[in-house]
Amino acid sequence: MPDPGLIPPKGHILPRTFYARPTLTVARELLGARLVRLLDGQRLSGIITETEAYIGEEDLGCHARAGRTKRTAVMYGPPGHAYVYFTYGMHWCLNVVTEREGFPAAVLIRAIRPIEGIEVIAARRKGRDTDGPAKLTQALGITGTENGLDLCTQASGLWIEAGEPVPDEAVTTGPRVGLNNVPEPWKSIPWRFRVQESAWRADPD
DNA sequence: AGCACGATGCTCT
DNA sequence: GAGCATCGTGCTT
Repeated sequence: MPDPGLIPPKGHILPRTFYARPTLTVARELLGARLVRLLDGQRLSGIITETEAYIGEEDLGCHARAGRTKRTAVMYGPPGHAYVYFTYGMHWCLNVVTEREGFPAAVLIRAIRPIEGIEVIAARRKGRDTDGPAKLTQALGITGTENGLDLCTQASGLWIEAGEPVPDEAVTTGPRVGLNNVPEPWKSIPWRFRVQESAWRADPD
């Protein structure tokens, strides 16, 4: 088994300055980027094809609507870190913290298209897809252990690399998913970003 | 292809 | 105690 520290990143690791910007910008630009997970010394990765923005305590769809709690503490921290939360009694979801320290905001990664470690991902998913926030964390072995990790260093075993930009024509927006009891305008505000895979496909490697 | 439902336990009121 | 940023199954069209 190779020393994980000796495996060079294939692409450019997105720096903290990428995340330290408006959350909607980050959510849009994460489309087409490559989410990389080092698991048992092996690179697993996928192209990000769906994201959602959660922005501040005013956003009643955001976990930070209740203010700073044990769960939301990471969102109040510096940008470029992983916010991983547990939900529905069995699922983990991965977010990346955005904006500035002290302001709670994050982007939920909702779907990836597997690129590296296809066999491992297929086995972990029992052949099912990776087009859901809890599906991709299961595929990549991401749980509460990864909460708070710095995504700007390879040492975390979890990071995001720059990818091929996705043109606007291939991106659709819409309301965020699953906010059934959230009041307007937050319930319907179009902070969900999706790649139409029929309209765009990145060159894998 | 679409909808209804149960699983399962943490978080905050 | 209620609700949850979900998923997979099974049943209906």
